[in-house]
Amino acid sequence: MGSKVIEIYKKLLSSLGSQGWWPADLEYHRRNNSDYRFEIIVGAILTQNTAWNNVIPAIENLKRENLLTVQGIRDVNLEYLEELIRSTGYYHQKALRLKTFVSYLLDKYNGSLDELFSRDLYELREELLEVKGVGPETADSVLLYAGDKPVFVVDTYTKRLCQRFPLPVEKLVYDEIQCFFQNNLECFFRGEELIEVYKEYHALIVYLGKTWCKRKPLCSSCPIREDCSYSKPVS
DNA sequence: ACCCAGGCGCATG
DNA sequence: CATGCGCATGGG
Repeated sequence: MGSKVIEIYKKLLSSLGSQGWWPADLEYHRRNNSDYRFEIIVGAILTQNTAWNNVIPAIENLKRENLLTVQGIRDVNLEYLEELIRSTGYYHQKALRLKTFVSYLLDKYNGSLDELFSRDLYELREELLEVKGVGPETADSVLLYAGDKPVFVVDTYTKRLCQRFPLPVEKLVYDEIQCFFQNNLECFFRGEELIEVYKEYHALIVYLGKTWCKRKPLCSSCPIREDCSYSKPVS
């Protein structure tokens, strides 16, 4: 019996196509000899509870000012950084969070992402969660998309998916949902392929969420609307 | 004029 | 341990 998790994945992938996340400007980093993984980390912090459209101009500003590097964020004046990322909202907090993260990276790993990601996965995840401003979704986005680690990312859309379709998760909390998806996917995929599935699945869920599964659902033409139990009352 | 977005930290009961 | 609240801009 193929799990519902796999079925939904296959339907989403075949109807929506590969999303190719994380959206980072690889060409920019090739030209500047900088590290695209750092752009992913910055994006993960800036997009916290914020539409990606608001993040795009902020990333563009940082690129234009040549500040999309560990040293760049370390050295930039805080008030100026706030100004550059203003469009993402919560810009006081987020500017501090960027500063805090690079301080952590510099203090503990000499600013090297290679050193950071060479750590044991579960120790590293716990350590990232200690950094102020990095919660479970941000930590897992960094691990999966910047570090190529086998970690499933959960967000509000993923929770909504579990509620509406519905999926038999224990409780509707982060770790339970993550565990549920990982357990159901590890049986079918291994190694690099599993990592690619984690990357693609999360991106597909976000697309699904943005397009159909909003607070006010728009079920027409949703590729998995037949599985949706939205109209049924959820206990 | 609302509502919402790819969360998180901290304060309460 | 579970909720509630503040943080803030930009698009629908």
